[in-house]
Amino acid sequence: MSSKVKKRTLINDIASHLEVSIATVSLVLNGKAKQSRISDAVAERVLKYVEEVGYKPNHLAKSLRTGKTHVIGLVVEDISNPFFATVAWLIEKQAFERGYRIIYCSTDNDPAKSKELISMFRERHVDGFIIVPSDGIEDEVQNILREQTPTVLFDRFLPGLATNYVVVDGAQGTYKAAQHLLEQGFRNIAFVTTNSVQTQMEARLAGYTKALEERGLAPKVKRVVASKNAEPLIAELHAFIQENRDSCDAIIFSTNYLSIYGLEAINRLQLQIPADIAVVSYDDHDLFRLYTPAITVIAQPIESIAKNVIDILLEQLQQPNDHAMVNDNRIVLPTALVVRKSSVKQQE
Amino acid sequence: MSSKVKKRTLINDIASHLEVSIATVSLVLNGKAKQSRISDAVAERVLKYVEEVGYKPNHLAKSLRTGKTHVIGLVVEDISNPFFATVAWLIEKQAFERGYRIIYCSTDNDPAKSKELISMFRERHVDGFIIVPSDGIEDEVQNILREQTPTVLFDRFLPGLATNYVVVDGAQGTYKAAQHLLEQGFRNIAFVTTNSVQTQMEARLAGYTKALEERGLAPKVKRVVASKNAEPLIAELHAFIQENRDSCDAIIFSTNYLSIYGLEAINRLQLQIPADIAVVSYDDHDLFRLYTPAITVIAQPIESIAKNVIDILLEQLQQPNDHAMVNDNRIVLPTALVVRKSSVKQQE
DNA sequence: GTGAAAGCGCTAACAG
DNA sequence: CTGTTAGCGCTTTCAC
Repeated sequence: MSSKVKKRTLINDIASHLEVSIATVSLVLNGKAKQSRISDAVAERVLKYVEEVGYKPNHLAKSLRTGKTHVIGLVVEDISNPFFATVAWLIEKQAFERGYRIIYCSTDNDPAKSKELISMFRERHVDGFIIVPSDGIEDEVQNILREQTPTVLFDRFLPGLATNYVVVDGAQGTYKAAQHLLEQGFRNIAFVTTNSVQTQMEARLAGYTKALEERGLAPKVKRVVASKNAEPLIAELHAFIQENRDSCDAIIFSTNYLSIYGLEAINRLQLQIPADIAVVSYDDHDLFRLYTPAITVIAQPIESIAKNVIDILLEQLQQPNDHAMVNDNRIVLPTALVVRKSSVKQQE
Repeated sequence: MSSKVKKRTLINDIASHLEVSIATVSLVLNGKAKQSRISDAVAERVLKYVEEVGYKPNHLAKSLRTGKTHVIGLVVEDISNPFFATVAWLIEKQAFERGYRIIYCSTDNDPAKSKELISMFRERHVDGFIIVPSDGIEDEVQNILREQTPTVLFDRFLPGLATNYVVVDGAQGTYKAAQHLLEQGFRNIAFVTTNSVQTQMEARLAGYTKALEERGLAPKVKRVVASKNAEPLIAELHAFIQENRDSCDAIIFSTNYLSIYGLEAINRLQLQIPADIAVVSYDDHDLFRLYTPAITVIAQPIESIAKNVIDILLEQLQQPNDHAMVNDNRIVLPTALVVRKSSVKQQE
């Protein structure tokens, strides 16, 4: 036989050393000493010895038995995007403190990958889901819900599905941004967005359109194909900006990565910001603070998003099993316009 | 009783439906049909039915039984740093294809947090470790090794500990960078680094020092306290650059985040790069490509690091249990100097 | 070739 | 108040 080197302490070892039953140990460890009327003396001895030998229950066995893993699956669009990375980090911190672990994965906004990840998380028996839904995963989310697994969506929601969600009022964000540019005297404001019809993107577009139409100005919208492939996107934006050089004095980008590609394109065209063209980005980024000139952004309330998401989820997680789940937490948070130099008209 | 809604298919269900024993099903599913001389006909029926009902074995039960979780613990310094994020992503992709899952956590280079995370991963029964070691965790790593858990360190190693590791030849990187600056005609090259004495930081410093001393020039080293708190660091660098304004015409930063803070400081001092001061950063970053001017960097071979790490780990993971582990894979990879405008002397 | 059965380590009735 | 015991779902030996 192989020489077993590992010698983890088991609940058995504890019980026999202390000459009590393993049930007693288990009960004490799970805080059920009182309700099982175990003497304080015994409880204390158990706790002390457990501490002494550094006994840790085997999570696998525990989960197999209880059906609870204390793990939450976090499905985001792209964990390398600072927005999602920060939200994920905040959620993880909060969850950790309350005894939950997070496992995350990125979908790259691909429905197939989203489905695969959700299914993987289900296999792993996560206790709850936090999802940034891509299009076309209504059925999967529906399934999770039917299984009574607590779930919260964020950043966007799935219209027609009764779920909890936490989103941001993107329309109000782009509306304020457009108004700000108008006040600064820019008149030909373009809006660069993706071809996505997801709720959050449509809202951002709507806010922009509304602001322009209120002033009787015609919106100019450029939609690009969402992709992580930088060069073609930069080229496309380069072409767009070049073509509209004379008919466009400001651009609002609907996501931080579009802005970054846009800045690269503007750079290559050797245009000056904001003299030749003003820029506002939806969503903040380190780069925008550091860029010369600093870029005006529509900032999302990251802390608040994370806090709301985890609060809703944990509340449902703590619900007793037979309690019917209600998924009617719909939170909409405001954005903040952070004005920097890229959108402020210079004195001539 | 609570109304059990969930109805996962179990191996039992498969067996009874097919009127074979659960052992047969298990054997077939684990590819041991042949060696258990199960008829092809039966094997096929099993596989077909399993496919049909979409049966997935319960990982928890499987792991509890086999002692293998097929999960790898990845402990990095800071997952929000693009270098670590990219390596992690590549590792995850590779591991996934070979049936392993990754769980990651950041240590922020804090020994206490590192220890906690390693212990958490052990509790979770990870099959292997990939660690970016902070100082002072020699004992924990020693423990993992003693338990025969496959482990690979990267980015740096723990001197005096016989472990597998994958690192980069940082000394050669900074040496080449310094030489490049000297060739460009810069003579007063400073080196900004942290107060860390970890192997990778010491190597980077050594390469710089060597290049200068070979030319009979005196090194000028600024050490700052490593921290994620931006403002004090920026202020410290601001002060340093200001003080040495006349005695320093180039700076090499030893990490990407130091460079970012440095750029912010240079910005605030309204110095021109490279006219007033040339800049080279160790480690690349999106920001450095996009910055005006683009920043010269010492680039690390990210793909190669990830590939080596995962290859070494998976090889050990596939080793039969009774096979004594040897931890003598020591890989040192070269860096590449990517020259951009920030370090090229302009025509006067 | 196949099936029965013994656990992996833990929890939680239930019976004393 | 404490101990016995029956599983959670799966793998794997060993007897048929």
